[in-house]
Amino acid sequence: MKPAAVRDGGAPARSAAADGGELDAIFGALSDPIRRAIVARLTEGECSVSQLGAPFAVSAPAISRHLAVLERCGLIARWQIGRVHYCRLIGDPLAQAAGWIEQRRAFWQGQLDGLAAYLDREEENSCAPSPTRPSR
Amino acid sequence: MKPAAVRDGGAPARSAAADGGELDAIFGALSDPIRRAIVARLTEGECSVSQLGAPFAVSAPAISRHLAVLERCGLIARWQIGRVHYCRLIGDPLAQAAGWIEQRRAFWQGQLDGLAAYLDREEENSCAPSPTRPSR
DNA sequence: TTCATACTTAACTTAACGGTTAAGTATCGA
DNA sequence: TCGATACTTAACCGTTAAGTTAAGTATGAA
Repeated sequence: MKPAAVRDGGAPARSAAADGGELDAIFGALSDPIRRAIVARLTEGECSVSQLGAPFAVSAPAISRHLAVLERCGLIARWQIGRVHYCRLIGDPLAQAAGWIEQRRAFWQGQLDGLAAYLDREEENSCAPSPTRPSR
Repeated sequence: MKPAAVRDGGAPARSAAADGGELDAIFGALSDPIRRAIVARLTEGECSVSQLGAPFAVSAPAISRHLAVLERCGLIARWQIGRVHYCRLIGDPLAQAAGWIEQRRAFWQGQLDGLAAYLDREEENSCAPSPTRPSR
């Protein structure tokens, strides 16, 4: 699983929180199931590229390019020891993505409260909402 | 054609871990800046389609299709009153996306601590022969 | 030197995406 | 009934994305 020492080798360039363009790339990267699985796996520790690709039924070049996508948006760092290439996860872009969603939390938090009430009475809803306020 | 069944309380499914396919669509939807802006705007309240599209320099059909993407992954609901079509945000998919990231938080939370230490040292990228040096 | 390993890059195919214009459907107002 | 308004759907186009196989690069070992 981890042939290399897990010891921290230092963080790479941390991305300064820049605007939307980065979020495009980060959310785009997370929209692929293979890349999400890779990210999930890397939360357990650094890993070689071949081990990273082993669970998936795609070719090595495909994995390599998924990693390039993840690297391009700052989600992972890659380095090489001998002929083995390793990856590690970088948390910052994940925090950025979570941050964007969290900033909208005020809304859906309230809505989830509404959902609780909704589940409470288990009402059936009508099909005709009102103009500016369908129903609550 | 599609009545777009207005679910006004919020989304139904509480079986949180609806699998990857949905996350593909949700993250994919959020990877576009116009769609993110639409979502952001809808956190302030429901809105007509034309008002929703007004800030963007794209045609109405383009907006309509962005809304279709958001609707398909459950992020919004649409309904019609007279000739005006309205949208409202549904929090559940946002919570789902945030939930996926949060489940990885244990990792990057720890790493941000490491980042602090890193910023502390902030020296040149070390000729340290550490086996896990993320440089090229 | 020579071969095997571990990846990446190149070239290509196919499918999806985002935009457009044009046409269609419904509703409102005169 | 006729026309304007508010959108959606259809058809098309150029770009991007994901997959493939084949070739290239670099390292380790024989």
